[in-house]
Amino acid sequence: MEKILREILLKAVRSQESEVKSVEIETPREESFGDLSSPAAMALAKPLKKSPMKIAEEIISRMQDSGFGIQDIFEKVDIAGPGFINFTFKKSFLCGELKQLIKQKEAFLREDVGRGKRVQIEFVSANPTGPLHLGHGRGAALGAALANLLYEAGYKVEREYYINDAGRQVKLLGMSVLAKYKQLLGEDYPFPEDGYRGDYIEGIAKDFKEEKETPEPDVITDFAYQKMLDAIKKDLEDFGVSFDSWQSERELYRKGEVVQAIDDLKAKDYIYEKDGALWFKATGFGDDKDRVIVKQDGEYTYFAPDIAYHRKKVDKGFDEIIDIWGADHHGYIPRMQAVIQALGYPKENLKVLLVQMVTLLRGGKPVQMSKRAGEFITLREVIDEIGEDTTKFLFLTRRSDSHLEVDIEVAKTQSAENPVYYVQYAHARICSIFEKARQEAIGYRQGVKDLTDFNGELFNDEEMKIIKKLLLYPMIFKNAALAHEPHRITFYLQELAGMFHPYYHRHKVISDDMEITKARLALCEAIRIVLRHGLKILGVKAPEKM
RNA sequence: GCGCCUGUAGCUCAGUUGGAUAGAGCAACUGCCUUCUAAGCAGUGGGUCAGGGGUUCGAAUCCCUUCAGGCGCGCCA
Repeated sequence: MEKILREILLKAVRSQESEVKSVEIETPREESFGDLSSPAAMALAKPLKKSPMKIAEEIISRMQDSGFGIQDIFEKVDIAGPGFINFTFKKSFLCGELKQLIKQKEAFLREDVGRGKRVQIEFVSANPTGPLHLGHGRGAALGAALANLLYEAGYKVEREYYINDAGRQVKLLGMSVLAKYKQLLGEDYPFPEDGYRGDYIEGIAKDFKEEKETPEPDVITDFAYQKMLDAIKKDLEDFGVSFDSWQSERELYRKGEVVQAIDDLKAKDYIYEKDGALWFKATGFGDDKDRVIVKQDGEYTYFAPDIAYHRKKVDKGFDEIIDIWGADHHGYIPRMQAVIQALGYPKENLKVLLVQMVTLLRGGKPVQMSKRAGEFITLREVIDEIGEDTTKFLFLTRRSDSHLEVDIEVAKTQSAENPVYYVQYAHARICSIFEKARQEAIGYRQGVKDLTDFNGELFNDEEMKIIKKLLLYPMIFKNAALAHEPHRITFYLQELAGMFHPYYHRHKVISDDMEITKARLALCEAIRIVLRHGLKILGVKAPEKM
């Protein structure tokens, strides 16, 4: 319903002020103000040098002549407060929309804002040197939900995981496992100073021993990181998060892409030598300082393969590249965007979404997260304790750039009261209504044709409110996609469930009155369609029974 | 010192990109299962939107400033 209003309003406004690009539409705080509302007249007051009230009147009168047949759409259009235009829709129009929703299902809910644009989302990308911890889980939940959201919004989405399998950290993992392995054989072998000390190191060392590989550093390093990567993949799989592409850092080296990328920048004169090192002129693109690519000792910095990696992303022809990083890497953004620009693209092509820190508590006490010290709360531990759906919901009921505090003990005790069940329960309840309807052989079961066959005049006020809420979903969905904010869907679903449960409690859907039953079944079906779609985006199951 | 993020109910967080009288969940208390699922429903209480100044028709939202917390500022990854 927002879509049609937007068309009508935009046309009316443009006929008055042709340069207007868009109009704002919002849901009024106060129900009595109408179903949707626009502050457009107030926004235009200044440029047009007229009073908002006058502009609002003109907009309304232009709407009458717009040829949209607005008398069939709106019950009421009025001006209120400092110049809001408030719109109240006709019941018959809303019921028509409801029928469309039921008929078209998800197609009715989506809006194609992506128009086939290709977007790559890179997320998690944790070093394969230890199990995923809860912070990675947050990135995983966000990345997966964002990918679903953009996919539903008409983008072609690729999900990628970047594997840091070439650097010092992986070697350190290998050395740690090697030391453990030697110790298992009873040898007195020194553990690397900064080595990884988690229990999993010993597990890998034991596996290595059993599989009787030759204990050479390279062999053991590869063995260890492969094991670790497998474990990460398993964690992600159990979290219900999947990837389309796994980009290995080593492969970038092996295929010579690192050298190529640097040569590229050299050719464009963005590389220079100083103090025996090779530098990238990041300051030319707004970064604070220039950045070293090759160190004095001839080794590449971490930045070098990252340049190659992002060049590769750009070369793949994505219209938009999204990196999801932990907020502790925020200082890295200007330098990466400098690279994008040096390669000849606008820096907007790379969007970095920062996921803020997850502070972990156990019974009120902060848990120091350190992979090397081996103390941290793993994603797996949390999934095992409270379930993947609850864990995802935990992350997706927050904006990604807000700091998040998770007390693992509290999370466990509260998981039974988690809002995720509230939403899922609404879905399950509707399913059992339909199950009962099926058992009582109510005629809806022939399918869609029958479900849209209802008399909308039978809906009471409470039902109309729910219908309006349902018809708002496409707007919420669209805005969530544009803002890259899946959490908006989460909150909407809670609100919708919060309307359904009381309704369910007050009214029997299936009754002796066949006409009312048909109308209510239609309403339930529509709610179910929306709940399913929203939950699908969040990556949360929509169970039929609970 | 510089930069980024955050500060909203006891706790955890939303707040439609500047809109109308500030919103949920949890926690607390009181009721409700012979019904399509009580993982539910009905009700009660709870606020200096960190403080101060500014911008304008209008600010939790934008700007300045102070305070508090977190995170960065390597030829580490």
